[in-house]
Amino acid sequence: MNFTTSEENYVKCIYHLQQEKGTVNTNSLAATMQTRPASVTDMLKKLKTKKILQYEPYKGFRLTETGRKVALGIVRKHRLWEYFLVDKLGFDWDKVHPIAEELEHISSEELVCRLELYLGNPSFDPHGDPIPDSRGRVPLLKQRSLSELKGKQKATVSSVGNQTREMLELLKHYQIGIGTRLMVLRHFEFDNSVEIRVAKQVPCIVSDQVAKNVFVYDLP
Amino acid sequence: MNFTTSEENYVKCIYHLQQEKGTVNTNSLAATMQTRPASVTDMLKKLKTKKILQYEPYKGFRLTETGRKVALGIVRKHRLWEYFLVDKLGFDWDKVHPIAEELEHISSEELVCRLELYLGNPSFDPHGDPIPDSRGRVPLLKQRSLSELKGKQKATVSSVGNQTREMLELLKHYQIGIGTRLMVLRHFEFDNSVEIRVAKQVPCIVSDQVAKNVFVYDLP
DNA sequence: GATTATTTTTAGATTTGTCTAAATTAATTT
DNA sequence: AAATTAATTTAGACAAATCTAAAAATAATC
Repeated sequence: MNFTTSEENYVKCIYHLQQEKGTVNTNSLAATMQTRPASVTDMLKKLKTKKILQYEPYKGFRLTETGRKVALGIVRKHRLWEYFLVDKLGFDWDKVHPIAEELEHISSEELVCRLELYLGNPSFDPHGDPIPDSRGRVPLLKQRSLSELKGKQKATVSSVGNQTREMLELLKHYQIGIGTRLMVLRHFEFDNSVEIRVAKQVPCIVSDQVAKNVFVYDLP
Repeated sequence: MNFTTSEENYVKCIYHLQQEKGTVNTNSLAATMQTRPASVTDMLKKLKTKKILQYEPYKGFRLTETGRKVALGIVRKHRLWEYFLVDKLGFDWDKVHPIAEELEHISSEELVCRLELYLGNPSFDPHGDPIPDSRGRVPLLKQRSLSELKGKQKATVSSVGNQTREMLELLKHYQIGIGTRLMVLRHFEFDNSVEIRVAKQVPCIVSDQVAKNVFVYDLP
């Protein structure tokens, strides 16, 4: 089955909203897609005839199992390309999203397959989001935020919660990136800030807000 | 100025026809674009208003200087991506064209720039076609076909004239690729076939038709 | 439970890129 | 030069993806 770029964008967006908010409706989809509810309805009908969406007028909608696989395929391509842009081309990780939005619609299956191999089968993209494999399985890890860790615990950064530009700039300043090894030294109860040692550098202190948004998993 | 994928494809096609045949007309453009003359006329008008084409109804058309630059930008992206697909992802050079047809429309200037650097600023794509630089300059080399070379002359393969699937398969068999060093040993007048030594292997004989389509330049 | 407000859908229009069929212009032959 | 042929353009239509404005269904409130 072939899909247009527009159809793919809708499917991907529905998938993400389902993940994040649990539920999706016409208005919220229109808002995140930067379009009008009427346009959404038109597309919903199209996706229904293509059997990637369960949809009854006024009764709501959700992706079918096929639809979920389509969405995961696009997410997979998006994240592999982001990994490529950062790891191979040296882009800053806060600059790659719009480019990956274009690259994710390149259709060749063999391309994705070879790209994945070339990148060394990464499990997480540069923002720490999991990369679905070719069969649509998403790597799951018990991730905890930095603020949940006890003192002296070592961990590896796996993802970042609030991916705003500012947050990314802050993390760049602390030299914290995906895959970075760090150790929690102590918590300050006064403001819930956390003292950490990043790699083998001088210890530094990050605010509670930052700590809550840095997710880690235990070694390695 | 922004262009749609369709507009870019027309501009690229006009550029190539101008190069190869010297002149372009509505029918030939329709034929190579696999569309109808009427559709071509519609697009010509659009390209005229965007000032990338000189066009007067019934009087013919040609790219403006701006149009030529747009075309070269697309050709540049196409060939850099082909180089990437072969050199980094290990694709066979006769498989990459359709994928590069999609990748060439990815818009980011910085992406092209970084990709070029990452690939080591190549001058020729895997088919031996020259890669325009960021200022739209096309590398020019005195290229001669294998059949023009005298005996004992050494040369490096720079491009392939007739890039059909069959030709590429033949060349794969002889282990001739872009950049391959070879030496001409002798010509057989009977059928104009040419005996060559590829790299340091056992000499082999290629037909006149093949020799005419393999272009080389002198050392290195 | 009736009334208002919100959400969603329909109806009809628009833009882009394409098409067919007919008309027009240019080129070629006789 | 007139007639024929070929190339090109116009006119009008269509599908995809969007829009606005109005109608219909559902949810919330009194």
